[in-house]
Amino acid sequence: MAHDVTDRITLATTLGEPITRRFLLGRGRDEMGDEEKAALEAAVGTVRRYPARHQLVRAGEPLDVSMLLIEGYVARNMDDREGHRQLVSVHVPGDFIDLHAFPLKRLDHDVGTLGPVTVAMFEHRVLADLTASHPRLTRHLWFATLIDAAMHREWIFRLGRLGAEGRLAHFFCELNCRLEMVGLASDGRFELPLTQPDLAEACGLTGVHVNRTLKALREANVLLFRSGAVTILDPKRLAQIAEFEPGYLYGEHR
Amino acid sequence: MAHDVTDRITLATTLGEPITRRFLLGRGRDEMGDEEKAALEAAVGTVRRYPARHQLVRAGEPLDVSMLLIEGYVARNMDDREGHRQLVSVHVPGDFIDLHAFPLKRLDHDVGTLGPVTVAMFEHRVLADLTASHPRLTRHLWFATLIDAAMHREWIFRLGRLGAEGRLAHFFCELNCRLEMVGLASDGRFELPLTQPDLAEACGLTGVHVNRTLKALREANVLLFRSGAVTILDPKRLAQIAEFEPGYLYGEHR
DNA sequence: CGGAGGTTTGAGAGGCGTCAACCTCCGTGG
DNA sequence: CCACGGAGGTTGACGCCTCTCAAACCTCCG
Repeated sequence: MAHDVTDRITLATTLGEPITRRFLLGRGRDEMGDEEKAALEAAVGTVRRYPARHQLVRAGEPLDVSMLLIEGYVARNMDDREGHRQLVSVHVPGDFIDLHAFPLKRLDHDVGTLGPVTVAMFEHRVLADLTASHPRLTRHLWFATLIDAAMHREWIFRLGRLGAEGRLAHFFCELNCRLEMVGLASDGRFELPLTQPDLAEACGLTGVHVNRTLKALREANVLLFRSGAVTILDPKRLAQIAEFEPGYLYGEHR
Repeated sequence: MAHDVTDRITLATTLGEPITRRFLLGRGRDEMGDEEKAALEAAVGTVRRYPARHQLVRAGEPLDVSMLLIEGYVARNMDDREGHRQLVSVHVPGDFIDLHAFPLKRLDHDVGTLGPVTVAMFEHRVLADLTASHPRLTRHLWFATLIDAAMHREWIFRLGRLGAEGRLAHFFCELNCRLEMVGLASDGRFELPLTQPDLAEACGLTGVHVNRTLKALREANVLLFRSGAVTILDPKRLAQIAEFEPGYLYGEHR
């Protein structure tokens, strides 16, 4: 039901640039050997598009493929007993979305698109060959999943120790940083196809309270959030409210 | 200051059993080849003891060694600007504590002991050799760090969607499960050298409120927490309060 | 015996959730 | 062209959960 393949469009991989380009930006990955880069690019399978609000992976189902996000936004989420959703991760272009499915073989959470997306598929069979012959590349892939874990930890901190303003501010700081790394944010401006209820699900709040908190940030001339776009007016103050320190993103070379 | 090595006791590795025994319990690791198991055991460096409340790793410092927890409890934590602490992870015997430091080379958080512990050191130089020659073993180690990430996600869910009772209940459910896997809990009873303020730091609450909530759980005949020991009186009800489903621990073979 | 850290309990305040109403925007169909 | 409906945004009233501050007590250990 609503989960067939009719909405998938297989693209010719003629985008004029490597599929793995954004993945290779920052975090020392540019220093990978040419042979390794080529091997990774060669491991790309089909490239697909999905519409907004489309479920990509269901918790528990056996997986033999992992996805690299090329364009758009994806979220991972878990639901409580009454169906209230908690986002545990948001992905931006250049991220491996579910690379952890390669060792794990099934996920403990759902994965779905936010806006429309383009993803590249990596078959686990191919990844197994690749990692068997390229131990250093394996460490790079491992590293990528560890960045996710580092972001998870920061989200724990955020939910455990910050109030509503801090949580939202931190969320925007993180996204701004990550999008800057892949050239999709500059000057504190970036696109973000989220609704206020989505933000609430990311920050452990209710939609109503997110609305009030955004209003406070807006009236303090700190941040604007409107119609799918974010404008950071006062980066310093935002970072201070968020208690944000970007070290956990491992943006500079290790 | 209080961070020298005089309190380290290097043990002869003559405990009568493999250092990696508990690590190999459950999660399909028993199905590793004998050669792989032997190679992992051979990678063990020195074995050390540390007292309670001892800082093992400081955020940001360069690391060339990772630790396997043999005995005792260890926590990973981050502090906010005013010094309020948030635990992001608790480790039980058999866990690699900071294996992620192998690819990452530095951590984004602190690591410290709760009670007294025994740990085995794995030098990254040795792990590099090991993983270069054993791609399947690499995937097992990678897998181990992904379980940590899965637990992080569950903590995010817990903090984002559960109230004080649910958070504490979930914390105890998880620990009970994990300790059972390594033979350190049975019948809902296990040791846990935590104070109520520690629990507060794990659950995003204050010590005072943890106290009240534990009282409620006690008076409902659900759970006892006293002097470093936990007794689960009503496992079913506890799991229900916690909305606990242990799938994310990947306890059965994948 | 004295002190420190942990536990327990109370009183009051505040942040956030819940419920509800109304608005705008936009796609759909008559 | 307009009526309609649904989703999201905005605002108000009210209540509860959790925090803060404070004090008493308890236990362990030096």
